Amino acid sequence: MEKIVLIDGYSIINRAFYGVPLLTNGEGLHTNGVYGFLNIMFKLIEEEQPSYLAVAFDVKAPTFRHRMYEEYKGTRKPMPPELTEQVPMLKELLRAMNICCVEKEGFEADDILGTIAKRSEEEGLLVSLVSGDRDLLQIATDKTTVIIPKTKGGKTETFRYNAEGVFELYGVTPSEFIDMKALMGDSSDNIPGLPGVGEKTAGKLIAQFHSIEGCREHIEEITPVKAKKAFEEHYDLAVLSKRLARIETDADINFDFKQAVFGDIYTPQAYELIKKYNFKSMLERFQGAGQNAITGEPEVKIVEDLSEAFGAVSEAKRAGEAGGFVGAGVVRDHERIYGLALCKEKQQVTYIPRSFFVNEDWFRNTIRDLLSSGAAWISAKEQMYLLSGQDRFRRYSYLDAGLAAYLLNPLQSSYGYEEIGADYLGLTLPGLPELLGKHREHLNEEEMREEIMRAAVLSAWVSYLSMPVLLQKLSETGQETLYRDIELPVLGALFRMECQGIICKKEALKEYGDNLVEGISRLEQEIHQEAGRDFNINSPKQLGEVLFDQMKLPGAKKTKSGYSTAADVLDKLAPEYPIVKKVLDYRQLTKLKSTYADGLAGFIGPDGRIHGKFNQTITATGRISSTDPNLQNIPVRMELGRAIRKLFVPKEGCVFVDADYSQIELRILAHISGDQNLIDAYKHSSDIHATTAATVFHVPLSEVTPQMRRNAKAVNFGIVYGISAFGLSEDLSISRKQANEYIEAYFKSYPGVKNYLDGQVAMGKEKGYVCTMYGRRRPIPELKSSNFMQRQFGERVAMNSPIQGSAADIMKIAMLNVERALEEEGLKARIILQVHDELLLETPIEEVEAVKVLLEKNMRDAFSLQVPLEIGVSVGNTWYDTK
DNA sequence: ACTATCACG
DNA sequence: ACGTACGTGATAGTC
Repeated sequence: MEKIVLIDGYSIINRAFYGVPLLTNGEGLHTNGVYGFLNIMFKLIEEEQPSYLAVAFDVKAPTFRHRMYEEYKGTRKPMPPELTEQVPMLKELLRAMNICCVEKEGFEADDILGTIAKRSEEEGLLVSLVSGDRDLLQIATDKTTVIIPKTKGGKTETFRYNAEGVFELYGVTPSEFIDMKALMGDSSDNIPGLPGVGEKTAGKLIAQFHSIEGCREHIEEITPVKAKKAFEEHYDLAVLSKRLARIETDADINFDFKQAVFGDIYTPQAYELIKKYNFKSMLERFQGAGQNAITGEPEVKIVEDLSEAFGAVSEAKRAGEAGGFVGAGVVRDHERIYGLALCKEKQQVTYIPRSFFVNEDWFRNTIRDLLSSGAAWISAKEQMYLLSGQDRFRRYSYLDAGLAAYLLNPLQSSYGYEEIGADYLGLTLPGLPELLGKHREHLNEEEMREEIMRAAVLSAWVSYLSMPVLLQKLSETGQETLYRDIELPVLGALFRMECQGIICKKEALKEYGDNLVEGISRLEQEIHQEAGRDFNINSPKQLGEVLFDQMKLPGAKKTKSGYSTAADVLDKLAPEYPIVKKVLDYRQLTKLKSTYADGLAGFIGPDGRIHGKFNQTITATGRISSTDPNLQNIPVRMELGRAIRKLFVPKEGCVFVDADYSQIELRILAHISGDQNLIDAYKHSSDIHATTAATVFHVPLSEVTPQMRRNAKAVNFGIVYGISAFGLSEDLSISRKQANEYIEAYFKSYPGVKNYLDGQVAMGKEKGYVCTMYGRRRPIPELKSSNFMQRQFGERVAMNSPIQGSAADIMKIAMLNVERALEEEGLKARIILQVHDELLLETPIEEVEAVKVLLEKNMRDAFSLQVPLEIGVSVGNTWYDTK
């Protein structure tokens, strides 16, 4: 049977808009909605293979349902202008692609879709109706399927409901769904419904009595009482709601199926628009039937014996030796490895199933050889875990497509083959979760192997095909050196840090946690007693009610969902109200217990060490992030928390050597702004905050009071964060006016800084991104936003990112230099932690002096600034003692 | 899944 | 009149 796909235009572009981060083309035109729409549409076309395709739009005109809605508190939020401007763009593009747009004044898209769906069925077609709106479910039949796409994290998943599906989901038929909606109402669609009746009750009643009329007939049997009462008092509301909820299927519209025939969508006109919107990843597919076109999926050649497996691997190695590279992919489920995919041709991938691995050593050696011969992976660090013990600490030669994609746009949430395929090859590929389906139990062993193989194949294929594109773009954006000389080797350094791990004393940690428990339960009791009742102190909601409603404490500040009980609010109340102080203490103790005492314990491995992950493709600025557990936020500011660091210790015969950059960000600011006053301050002063205070407040250095120094320090921080009077005033508890005066005084003293920051904002606005000293880019779409807040945020980001990012660049270089120096000097000391401006090394006692010198030198010389980079080095028998 | 909170730089 | 300092991750509670 032939199929027609009907798309709810506004609903899908709306979904796409919120599902895709703000994108702009070169001219500042917002394009994320259009882009997301196209992605969803391409996915549907591929999945549904339709013969007909049409997109329906509302025309803004008063309609019956709209008029009714005026009478109720309509809550449909208006489209933001960034989205509104994209609707005509989308329509223009659809027309260019010869895709039929249906719009008729006086009808909502729902009614147009309902009507066309019905006529299509009458014509003998299968119907796939695509909308983000669950309302459409009432249209479902055995021939009409409602498809609801969900976009999350850049990926689109589709959910399908035919009549049976609707029944499974709600326990009612599609037409009963109208009655159900009439009872429960829908605030976003402005259907009032019956007061006090929600989804559960409505579903139950309609399943039982099938319609609102049926309910009325059996009004005596209705439970709960609340619903019965609602029926007695507001039945007319239900009748009205039903009228509002019903979608018209016999609307008087003209629709000619001939117009909706799905044909060639890759027209030259569409190509021009795609170019204009800067959808680079889609460009290729619009270039028409060119030789370059990449088809849906590659041919898979499955290795059938050992000699073929050998052959495939040695060919891959040869490719590397000849200056080329292969794409490689492995998929594994925890420990179990299923196979290895290799790609060195446009349309073909070779797959070596596990059964043709000679033995485990052979496989591990193969991975080692691939990592040594420049093979491209989606995430090379993941693959390094396949290496055997002694091989893990070698240096390799590899490419990483995910890392390249991160440099090209660090704002994405993930860099798997799906995203890279979509963004750089214009391919819509299924991810492993999609391949396996949600119910992987339903797959037998062989089917599962098959799907896992496909994921490995796609991974190798995308690695191979995307790498040239990515490298080209890196060079176009001036980031190739950053990629090859910093990011790729840092990947290895991070891997070695992960393998190294850090000892954490398990028993002592347990004891530390146990000691917290006494304090926690004592505080808990005292808080409950002073509040006069038991409640969950960990619940901000309950705590807010107790403090501000019940006890009527002053200074209540509201958040979205009640009172704020954040520390800065409670801090102000603590001196006067003992309970507040206790709450703060309680919070501190429970935080230490749950996140650190209990949390860390779960990560201590059989070797007594914690092997956390250091992630390279998470942050927008180029910093490293740490997870499982986060070793970059172990307490240090408060003594009680800081004590946890006593439990992080070096192995027998070693000590810790810790080195950190002193105020690296401010020094970078001095360097890149070129402000002579700030540079001089760093050249001659030992206390930058005091010097800033003296300069800004026009007093001799000797007369700077501690208060003045504190203020100057806050201003220095503020400058690095992208100064705002509000932020500074909050931080210092001063008036905004006062804060403004500080800022102006600062800029007067350091005009070069002001000039530089303004320049970054201007650069961000003009180019859409800002850069670090090494050319790392941070796009800032927010600068083009129509929302004042967003724009303001964008400006702060433009000021901060080059500073934070340059510091990250320098630290990465330092790590590489330190590792190299350790190797050259034949030292056994190893980097085991990086905390943004700090490195922690496990160092054999006899190497301490050498390592101290080595760290100091290599970190200082990582980059030559116009001001000295100062390094603090310390030695200790625990992490706590390195201070 | 989202929000609030708080640990770090 | 708006309602924010920049960058992260883990946990608990709530929906």
